[in-house]
Order: sequence, then C-alpha cells, then structure tokens
Amino acid sequence: MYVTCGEVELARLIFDQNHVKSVFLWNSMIRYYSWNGPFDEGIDMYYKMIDLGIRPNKFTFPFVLKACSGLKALEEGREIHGHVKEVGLDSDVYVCTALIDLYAKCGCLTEARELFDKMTKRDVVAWNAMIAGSSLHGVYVDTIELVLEMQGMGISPNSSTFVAVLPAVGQAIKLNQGRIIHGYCVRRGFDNDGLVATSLLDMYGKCECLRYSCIIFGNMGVRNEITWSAMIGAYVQCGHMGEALMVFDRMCAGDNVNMTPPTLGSVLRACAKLTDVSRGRRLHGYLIKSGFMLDIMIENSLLAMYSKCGILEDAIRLFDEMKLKDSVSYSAIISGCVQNGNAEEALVIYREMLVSRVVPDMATMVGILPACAHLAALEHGRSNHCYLTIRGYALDTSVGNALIDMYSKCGQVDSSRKIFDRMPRRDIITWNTMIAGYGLHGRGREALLLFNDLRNEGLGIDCVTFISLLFACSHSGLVCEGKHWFAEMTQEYNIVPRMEHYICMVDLLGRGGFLNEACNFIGKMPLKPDLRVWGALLGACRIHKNLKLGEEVSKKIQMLGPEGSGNFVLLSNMYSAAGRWNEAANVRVVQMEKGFKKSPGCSWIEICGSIHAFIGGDQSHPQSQLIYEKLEGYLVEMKKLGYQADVGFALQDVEQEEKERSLLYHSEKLAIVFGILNKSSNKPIFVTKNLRICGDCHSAIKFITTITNRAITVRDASRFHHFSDGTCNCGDFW
DNA sequence: ATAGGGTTAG
Repeated sequence: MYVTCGEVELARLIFDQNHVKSVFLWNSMIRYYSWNGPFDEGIDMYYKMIDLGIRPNKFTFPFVLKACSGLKALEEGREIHGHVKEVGLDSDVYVCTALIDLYAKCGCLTEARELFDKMTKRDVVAWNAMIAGSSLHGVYVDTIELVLEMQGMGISPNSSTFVAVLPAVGQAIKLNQGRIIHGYCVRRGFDNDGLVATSLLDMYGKCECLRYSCIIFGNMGVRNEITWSAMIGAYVQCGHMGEALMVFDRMCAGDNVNMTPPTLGSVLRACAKLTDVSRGRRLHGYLIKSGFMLDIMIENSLLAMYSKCGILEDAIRLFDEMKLKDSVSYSAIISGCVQNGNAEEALVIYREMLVSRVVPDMATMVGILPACAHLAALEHGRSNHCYLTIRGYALDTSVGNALIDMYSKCGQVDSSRKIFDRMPRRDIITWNTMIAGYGLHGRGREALLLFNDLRNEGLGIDCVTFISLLFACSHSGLVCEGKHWFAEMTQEYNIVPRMEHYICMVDLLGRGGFLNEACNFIGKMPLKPDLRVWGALLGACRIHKNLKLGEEVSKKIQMLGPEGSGNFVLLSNMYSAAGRWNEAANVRVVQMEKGFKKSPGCSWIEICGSIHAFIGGDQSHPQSQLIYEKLEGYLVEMKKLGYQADVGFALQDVEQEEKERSLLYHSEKLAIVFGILNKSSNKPIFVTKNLRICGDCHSAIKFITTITNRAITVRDASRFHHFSDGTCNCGDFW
C-alpha cells in the first residue's frame, strides 16, 4: 500500500524491519524503484536478494529489467537474462516483453527482434515494446509494418502503440501517414490522452506542419513540461525562433512547470540561430546555478550557441572546462573553429579527439572536411576520405557534398566529379557544390552542362544554385549565358534576386568588359548596392584599366564606411599601374588614417601533411636562404625569356631594382619555390593564397612553369589558376 | 511524449 501510494520511506522502513523477507516483499521494493528511480537502487536490491539465496519469480524480472532499461545497463541486463533462463522463465510474456524493451533501448534491435519472433503468445504490450524499440532506432518502414502486422493478427493498437509509433513518423517526415494516425486516434478518442496529444504535436512539428502543432497545443487542457518542451521544439524545428522564445517565456511565467534539459536545449538552439548572445549568456548563468551543467547535452548546446554567435573564445573555454566530452562536443567545437575562420585549430582539436579515443562520427567528418577545404590540405582531406570509406560513411549525401567541396577547393575538381557521379542520392546542395566547383576552376561550360542536367532532376533549384552558376559564368567570360540565366531565374524560377546575385552580375558584366552596362545595371537595382557590389565593379575597372570610373567607385566605397577587403589596395594598384605614384601613395595614407587594415598576404602549401605558410618577404622558414637563391636564379632565366617585373604591383615609389626585389619576395612566389624544392620533379605544385593573386606573380608563375616544366596551381581568394606551359586557364581575368 | 554537433553561394 505504501509503495502504491508513493510513500517510499515508510515502505522502506517496514521492509528493513522485517528480518524474514519473502520474495513478495522484495518485489514490492524493486517495483517501486524501477518505476520511480533511482534505478540503480532497484538493481542493487535485486542482487542483494539473489545473494541471500531468494529465488526471483516471474514478477521480479520485469521490474528489475525495467530498471536496467531505464539506466541502459546492458551488461547487467544480459546477466539477469541469464538468470531468467536458469529459472526457466524465458517464455513468460511479461518477462519477455521486459527483455525486448531492454535490448531495444540499449541499441540491440536484432536481439530484441529474435526474442520477439520466438514468442508464441504476444499481447499488445509486447507488440508495443517491439514497436517502440523499432521507432527509437528510426527504422520507419519496419515500425509501420509492425503495426500493420499486429492489426493483421487481430490485436488492436492502444494509445501506447501510437505514442510509440509517432516518433518514427516524425523522424521520417511522413506527414500523410501522421495524418492517418491522427484521424485514427480521434476516432478512438486517444487524442484526449496527454501523451498521445504531445506525440502528435511533436510529429507535426517534425513534419514542418507548425499550424497543427499549435492547434493541438491550444486545445490541450493540461500541459506538463514535456508538452511545453515539444511546442518550443516544434517552433525551433520550423525556424520560428522568436516565437519559440516567447513560448518559453510564457512557460516560465506560469507555475508548476519544471525546466528540463530538452527545453533548455531547444531554447539555446533558438538563441544560437538568432545570435542572441546576451540571452544565451543569461541562460548560461542560470544553467550553472541550477546544476544543469552536469548534462553533456546542455554543455554541447551552449558550445554550439557560443560558436554560432561568433564567440569562439568562450566556446573554447567551455570546451576546455568540460570534464566529459563526446563526439558531439568535438563536432561542435571543430565546426565552430571552421565557421569562425580558424581551420588550423579545428585540425588540432581533431587530432586531440583521436588521441582521446573519442570516435569521430559522420557529423564530425562533415565538420572536418571544410577545414581541409579551407586550408587546401589535400593530404588531410584524402586521409579523411579513406576513413569515411572504411567506416562506410562515404555514400551518405552530406558526406559526399562535403567531399565534393573539399576536393574542388583542393584543386581536384575531377575527383569531385567522380564522387558526384558515384553518389547514390544527391540533394540540391550536391548539385550546387559541384557547379560552384567548376566555377572555381574556370570551367564554366561544364557548370552550364551540369546545370542543364539538374533542370531535368526535379529537385528544387534554389538561390544558391544561381549564385554558383552566375559565378561560374563570370569567371569563364560567359556573359551572354549569365545574362540569360539571370533573367530566367526571376521569370521561370520565381527567385527574387538577392545582393549576392547582383554582385555576380556586376562581376560578370564588368569582368567581360561591359563597364557601362554594369553601371546601368547597378543603377537599376531595387536594392541599395552594398560594398561588395562596388568592389566587384572596382575590380573590373582594374582589369580594364579604367582609372576614371575606378576613382568614382572608390569614392562610393569610402562613403559606405569601413571595409577590409582590399578595395584600397585595388585603387592604389591602379594608380601605380598608371605611373601615378603620388596618388597611389595617397590612397594608402587615407587607408591608414581611417584605420582600415588589409590582412597581410599569406600563401601556404601542404607537403607530406604539414602546412608551410609564408608571408611577403618572409625569412622565418628554415629553408629561406635556399628559397631566395633559387628565386634569384629563376629571375635571371625569366628575364632571358622576356619577363619584365610589373612594378605597378610594387606600390612604393622606389628604384626599379628595389621594386623588382620586393615583388620577388611575394608570399605566393616563396611558397611555390619552396614547393619546387621539396616535391619530386614530376609532381604538380599547389599553393593557396588568402588574398587575390598579385598581377606580377601571375605573369612570373607563367614563366616559372616554362622554366621548370611543371604544372602549378594557385588557389586565391576568388578562384583557381591552373598554370602550365606558360599560360593560365583564367585567361588573365582574375 | 520533449533534447545537442554537420555539407553549398557571398
């Protein structure tokens, strides 16, 4: 009676006072703990009972197994399964059901299924346990089949059946199936059950059918913390972050509702998406005070919140303080580093992860590949590709997308295409990434061909597709095609052009030499052109040496406020190229006065898995002396072939020879020569630069390919340059 | 019944 009424202390008192305890007395206590926790207390009692030589009966096992299932204590569960066999209870329906539940919850679905198939008589609870297990593992088809099979055998589903099925329906985003179930629940009156209603609410949320979630939530008379949490989760899932926070506030304003980790996890996700750091920090404080920080899910959510809000230092601090780290923690911090522009740190942390023996999963790998892509670390990328293949992840769509991107950014766009062709399922990101890859390499024709294939696929073509396509056209001089698809985009695909599309168009027209048309185009834009639009035009002015327009554009840029993307350098270079040194210098002075810093030019190369970086005039590398000697040697030979230093890029108004020298030490030249010195003579050289390649380097590298008879590839801030036999595939329009 | 990390363009 005391156990049933929840008076566990009184029950325990009576239990402890009885010196001779029957199995019934033990069962009562174990039952209490297995239903209310603490679960380990229930398991402890079971073992005490065994030690005292008391034989468990068919009631004991379901209770203790439920405790094991609650703790996901698979090892104990297996041992108790052994006891079940010893006492010959393995065909009891209740015991069997408890075993199925245990195995399913511990991830051993096959074992659960074996037990289930061996059962001669199955009641609705047994079916529900199997259905819940299958649903938990997200095997949607099997789950639905089980329900149908159950009905075929004349067993009618009860409300628990639907509570068990609905998560699988939501996860598989099977809205129609969910509606059918909803209808069935209404007919049988199950929808008045709070658990069923919450499951339905959640299912609709996962199917992005927020309206229904809201209706169900509004109709619910009694709401507990799980209902609130499901509603908040539904808003977050559907991208309505502000409303999610409002519901959270309503929940906090009311009483009788507890905070739970899932609620807080969803709220943190909303803060991250809204980049609402101040709210995130307030929550962090609350979490510390309320002891929620012991939950690794909560810590991971905080990590992600800080890194998505761009505060990598706080994310790293939190990460370092975490006592327990799982693969999610590592994935979150690795992606955080990459998203905040620190790909090297991402690789360092990935290494730490391997040392700590935390096994990387798919999300980790999808996070580490962009780090390799960013650094153009092909060898790291390849080794991760191997790992993915070994683990059987390589055919996953997101993994494939990340691989395509990595290979194309590492200069191997043909490898990207191989991955693309072998992928069993492609989504729009797959196509966009591949199109962008071709664009990056100046292979616009192939990008257009691929786009044609995409049009026959029936996939939802999105605004990113057109950004990639227009970019590809502009870097391959395909002006007509670009104009055509820009028009089609608005007319046929009903995509409202965003700033990015306008940037691509200005770039396309300007780069193609249609500077007036580009100006007119800007004039007709419905959006206020931003700095990047003017930057694209300025770039075109430099290519086509239109200093007058360049000056005007530059004024516009300066009026728009601070910028760090090198537009000052562009203008200054244009003046220098025209021999107007004073004005060139003046631009630099203005730049400095206004406090705009251009990030220093930096180039790097990966050799045997290590990355060697150089800045202009760098002498810190151990091989520096050798590099400079080699460069001097090349200079002599280059001059014999007709090379003239393009001193317009040297900036300072100094003596000719001095200028030549300063150009010679540009970071990309240093990295290339280092590569030549350290890679065998038949290997191509691949260098990456953080800014756009310098014009003098661009022509010097052509000569170097002739002298050394090597293919040299440079990835700069905007595209790839493939040099060989004295030419570059960009057609000198970079 | 509710819950954390991932891929494209700029």
